[in-house]
Amino acid sequence: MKNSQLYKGSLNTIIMKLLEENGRMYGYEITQKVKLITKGELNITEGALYPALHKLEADGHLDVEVERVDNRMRKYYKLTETGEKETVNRLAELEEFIKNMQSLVSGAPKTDLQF
Amino acid sequence: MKNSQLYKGSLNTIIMKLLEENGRMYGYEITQKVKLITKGELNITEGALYPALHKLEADGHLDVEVERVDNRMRKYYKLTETGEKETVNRLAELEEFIKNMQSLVSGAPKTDLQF
DNA sequence: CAAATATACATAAATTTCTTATGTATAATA
DNA sequence: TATTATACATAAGAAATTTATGTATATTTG
Repeated sequence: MKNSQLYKGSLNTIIMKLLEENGRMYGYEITQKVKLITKGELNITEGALYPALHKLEADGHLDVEVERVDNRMRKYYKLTETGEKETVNRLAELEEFIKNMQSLVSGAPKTDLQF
Repeated sequence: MKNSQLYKGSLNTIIMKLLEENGRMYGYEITQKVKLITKGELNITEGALYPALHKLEADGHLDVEVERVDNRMRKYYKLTETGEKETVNRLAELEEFIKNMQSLVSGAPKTDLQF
């Protein structure tokens, strides 16, 4: 993807969440969806997306179905059962991450262990 | 740092924000502060921190002052003027990033260009 | 209708960022 | 006195991404 490096490390979570939400999607569709949702701010590059999809598949998190639409190839991906469980974990991690980042930038260090 | 890869790419922003807030800090202090704020969830490793500080300094975002406290060396870092401006940008990017990630995971794609 | 853009996949080289593993040194604690 | 805490540093390797290509078909535009 292309933008501030903050997005580094979030690609897999994004892919899995979109698949969880939409049932099945193909690569190009994912890039367009993300562009829409982020109003053009996040553009997933092919060089990042396809290897990520292949790895998620290799790890058993995704299943693939190849189809030909309008004489063009599409590879539809959907979450496996394992992938669904993993998605739940990743989304929980994302929530924690966001909370922590908000704590860090809101200058709210308090609420510490006090004896 | 050590955790879900979501934190990848956020180290510089964290460092700069903490320096903006605290005036000046030394490396070890930063690791402890982050640990406290995130309640132990985010542990910045030395192998990530020190190279990051050196790079920020090389890029003109940080100034260093070496001091000896209790017979131990400390390298205090503070933002340069350039660094302060850059920090504003990075924090804005972080806010956008968080918003975008929330849009992505909250399943709220709507509000698109409609003609 | 030719050229450019959009759709749709893929991979390889280089870069960036971080982890893991060390290393040095002093102070405090068990 | 051995371990843990404080405080710095760097180097090798891994992982994720960027950048640059490549192939192929469909659609739009000048």
